[in-house]
Amino acid sequence: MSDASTESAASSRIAQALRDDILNGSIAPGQRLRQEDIAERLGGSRLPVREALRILAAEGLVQIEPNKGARVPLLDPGEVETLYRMRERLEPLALSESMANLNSADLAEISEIQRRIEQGVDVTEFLILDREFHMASYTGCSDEHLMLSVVRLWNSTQHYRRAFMSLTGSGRAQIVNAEHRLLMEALERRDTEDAELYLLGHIRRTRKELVRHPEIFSTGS
Amino acid sequence: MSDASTESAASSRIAQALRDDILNGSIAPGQRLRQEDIAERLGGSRLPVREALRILAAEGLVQIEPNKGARVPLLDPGEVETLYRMRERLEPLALSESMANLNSADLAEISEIQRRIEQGVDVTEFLILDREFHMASYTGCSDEHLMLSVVRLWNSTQHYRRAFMSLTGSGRAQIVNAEHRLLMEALERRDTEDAELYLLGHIRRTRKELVRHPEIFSTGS
DNA sequence: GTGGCATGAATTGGATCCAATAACAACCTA
DNA sequence: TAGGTTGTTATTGGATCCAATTCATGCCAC
Repeated sequence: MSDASTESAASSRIAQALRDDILNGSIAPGQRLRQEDIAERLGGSRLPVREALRILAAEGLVQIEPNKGARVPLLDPGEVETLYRMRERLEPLALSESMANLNSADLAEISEIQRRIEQGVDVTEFLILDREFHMASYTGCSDEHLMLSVVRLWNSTQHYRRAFMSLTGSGRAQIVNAEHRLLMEALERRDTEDAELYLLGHIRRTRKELVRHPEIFSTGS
Repeated sequence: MSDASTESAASSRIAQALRDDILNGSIAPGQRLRQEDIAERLGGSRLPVREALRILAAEGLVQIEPNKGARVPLLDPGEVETLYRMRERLEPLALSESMANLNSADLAEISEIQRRIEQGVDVTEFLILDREFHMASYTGCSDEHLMLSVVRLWNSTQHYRRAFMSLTGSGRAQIVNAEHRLLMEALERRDTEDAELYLLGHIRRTRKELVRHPEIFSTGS
């Protein structure tokens, strides 16, 4: 997302462009990604495009079938539910690994993000800020494997989060804000146990709400 | 491992060969993987090798640095500990998702694997059978994301499991067998709660033993 | 009219060649 | 003699061309 470094390579640049397009909804689940189209649209030949698709496949953003090309995964309700159950188990771990390393500046940053969430109500903006809020709480976690897994889970479910938000509007905003505030308070108290529990509850409630809205998964096109 | 299907493609074939070499220890952590060497050794040009390395990077078996090539990740004790903590959280979930779909034939298969474990004591054979035992208990879990994550965790820690086993011999075999038997009994009772708990304890105990042997992580070469 | 089959176009997979970047070594200078 | 610098070499990244596979269209037989 905010990986400012151009990474130098063209394949990384293409991967970043595709990643943005997928995460912000410009490319919908189920849509096929033809190598030549991407090469023409983003510049470069098909070769770096192929590498970019492999990179994105590693992040769970596309799936590659041999001789059939790449497409954005189209998930069913059961898959998304399982992804959320994985989040319920992994993110409290990431939070506990992070908490010991969070300084007051980090906590202030988290507070600032939450403050902005409680002001702006735009769906697109909320999706970005909510993600920033949680990721900020994990900044103290230095383990790359764990954080990569967490990012993968957020990436894979991003589209359905947006579909849910677009459907229900910001009706549940108060509940989310309350949960975030409880979490922040536990962070400031340095209470790992409470923080993990609040986070678990936050993700679990979201999962249950998602499951309650199967219309999110109807293929729009 | 037992992915019998040749997958047809050359990149998949090369990936499989490299995967085997890494998992069985022929290629050690920290070792660099030059594209041309691999291409020459396994046949084919450098291009499918590059794709194979991307595939393996997605599985956590190699890490790619831009313009610097690929190498097998060399983990420190803290990273392996976190990977085990991730296992402790994810594998009980995979088991619970699996249990409802396990039929008596699956249970018999698991029993048979455990029977063989209790006979053969060779380190190499144990590593294979132990992995088969746990994977067999997850066969009822149809979720690809979850299973891919579990496989990634096993892959990333495989080398250190082998180093640990080679170091300590099969002294702890009785404990492992007892844990496996408790797990099997819970599976047969269809007691998800107990099964998850036994599995958690099994992984957690292994983690603590690994952490107690930092000499595993000394770079041999 | 429908099902199966063959032929065509479209798309992905692979090989070879060329360019760019990074590691390495020898050299020059202080 | 030590440190920095520059030139060389080895290795990865990218572009173009060709082969193999897949999908769709249309044809023919029944």
